[in-house]
Amino acid sequence: MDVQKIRAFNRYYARVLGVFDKKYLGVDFSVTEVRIIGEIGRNSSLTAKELEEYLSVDKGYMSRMMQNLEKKGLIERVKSETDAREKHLRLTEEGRKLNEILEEKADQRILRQIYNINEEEYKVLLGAMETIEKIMGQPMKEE
Amino acid sequence: MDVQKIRAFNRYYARVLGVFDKKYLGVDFSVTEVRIIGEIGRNSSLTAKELEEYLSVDKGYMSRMMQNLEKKGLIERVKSETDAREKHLRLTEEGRKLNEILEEKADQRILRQIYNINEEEYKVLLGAMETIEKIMGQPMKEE
DNA sequence: TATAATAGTTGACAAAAGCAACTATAAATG
DNA sequence: CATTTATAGTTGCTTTTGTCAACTATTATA
Repeated sequence: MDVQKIRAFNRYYARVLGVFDKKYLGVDFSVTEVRIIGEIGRNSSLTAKELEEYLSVDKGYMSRMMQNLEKKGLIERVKSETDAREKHLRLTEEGRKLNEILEEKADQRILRQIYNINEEEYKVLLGAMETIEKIMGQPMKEE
Repeated sequence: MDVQKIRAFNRYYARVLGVFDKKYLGVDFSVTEVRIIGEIGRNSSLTAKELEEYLSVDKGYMSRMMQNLEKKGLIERVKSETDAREKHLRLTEEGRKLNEILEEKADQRILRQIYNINEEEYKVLLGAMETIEKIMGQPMKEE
């Protein structure tokens, strides 16, 4: 099976995402922080551990980012009742507001990327995305 | 037009690529260096400027990476005949060898990701990728 | 109960990236 | 053609991001 075309697509999409990534316009949060905020916003009661694995980030680094986001008043960490080692993460009110703004920006960005496609193409595009996710399956764990 | 599904796919594919990215197994080059080597391998006579734009990398940083790769004997930079400001980049023999190894690793990685799909699914997957690229078009330039 | 595993923290450090000022060439403009 | 402006690349300096290993507290396992 020849993977060259998949490789080419990966390069292409890395660029698409790369452009989305850089310049989270006027917001002084790193790409990873933004992803973290997004994930917590989407799934309250995540733990740092889960985020580490999900985003493949070192746990030391993750720990510090958590402290940072907490200090900035964007998230809070509540010790789990069932396991005192872990802390559940959730957005504060301020965090939620920020998250909404970020979401809005991300949406706008995509709309600009696809501003000239029509309804039909849009449907086809979504279909293609679903197809890829279904066939490729879960991202592999490292090694 | 609701972009939530596109956003979800972007998150998904970011993870797919993220995993592919990290751990360029046993090779002591950064993700960006690997991308650079790949691009030069694919397109001889690129200039640093073009690479900067293509990969959205700071030119100072790019300059240093070039020096590094040159020092490691992987690329050479030849002053353009038509414009003495720019230098064309190409892989040395050693660079080509490295590139082959990296390509091979990347291929293997993908094969492992899709090891259990059949010919039919494979075709559908490629079709979906082409579709996305065709409909989404070129990655936007920043701002 | 003793041993091992797990979630998270911390310190020390290294790698990656960004910014601004600079050099040299080339292009544009009067 | 002389002067201004733009461009490719370099360099010094700084910040951000990420890694690694050792550590604490808690939970699971033998």
